[in-house]
Amino acid sequence: MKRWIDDDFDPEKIRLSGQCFRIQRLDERRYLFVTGSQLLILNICDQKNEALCLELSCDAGSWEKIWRPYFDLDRSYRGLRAEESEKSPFIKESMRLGKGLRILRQDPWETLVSFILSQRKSLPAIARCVELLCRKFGRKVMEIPGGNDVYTFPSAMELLSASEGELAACGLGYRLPYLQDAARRCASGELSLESLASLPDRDLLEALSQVKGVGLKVASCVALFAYGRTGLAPVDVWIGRAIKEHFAGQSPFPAFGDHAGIIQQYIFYAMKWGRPGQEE
DNA sequence: CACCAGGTATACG
DNA sequence: CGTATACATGGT
Repeated sequence: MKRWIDDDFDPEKIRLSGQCFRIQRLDERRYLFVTGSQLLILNICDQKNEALCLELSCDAGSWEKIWRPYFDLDRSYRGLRAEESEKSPFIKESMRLGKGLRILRQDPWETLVSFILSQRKSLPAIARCVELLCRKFGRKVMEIPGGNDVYTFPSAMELLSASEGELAACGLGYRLPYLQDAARRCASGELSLESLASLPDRDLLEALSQVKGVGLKVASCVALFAYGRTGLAPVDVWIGRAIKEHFAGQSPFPAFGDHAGIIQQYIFYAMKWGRPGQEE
């Protein structure tokens, strides 16, 4: 199946954007995405002017129901760049560098666990950790002759019933009890990630913060990358550095209202990849 | 081999 | 409120 997209869309930048740790680059034009038990192989097969043609492994139904929301395709990132880039030269440059980024709408459980694990870890270390969890405790969804088959992200129940030794072997470090607390709350029903979707930002952050190991930054990442709360801008070391170096220590995000989280993503990408010496 | 990584909990003033 | 420190492990 093929679909044309007439907006910013760069799977390589999305892969490197630090919001999802399971995107695979298969070759120059083909990427593999996984969410829940769904899997998508995306191939950039044509390009005219500013529009891209994507060849997709899914059918029309799951494209509309799953992947269109996943890629936030009903929002114009091109329009957003035009609208917001004049507010600051640094943001304008960040948006130029990050053109093609999108905020993904990911599965809340996978996002919560991934960002619990993310604290004081590099992007490759997080990806490794997540991949080990999937391989050990997830279900296989696709065979790949090369060796690295694709697995689902394990459910709360699947992680709860795993032994401590096997979990520890995934490189969780001191985050192991944090993951166990999250799994216990979600598996027992004490915390229903699905029902949090109806809460306002403030209550959503508070509910997520009940989980041990979840502070404001991790809660904000889950709110932004799983619940689409684009008004929230997570502040990590890179964003903190940007605020200090480019905004005289004062957060620029209040000026961007409901776009703050998206602006934050462009800045994160620019800080991490925008200058030489940051290859990974 | 130092140093850092998409931070948080805890213990202090 | 604010600041200081420990925390496990992997990548560079």
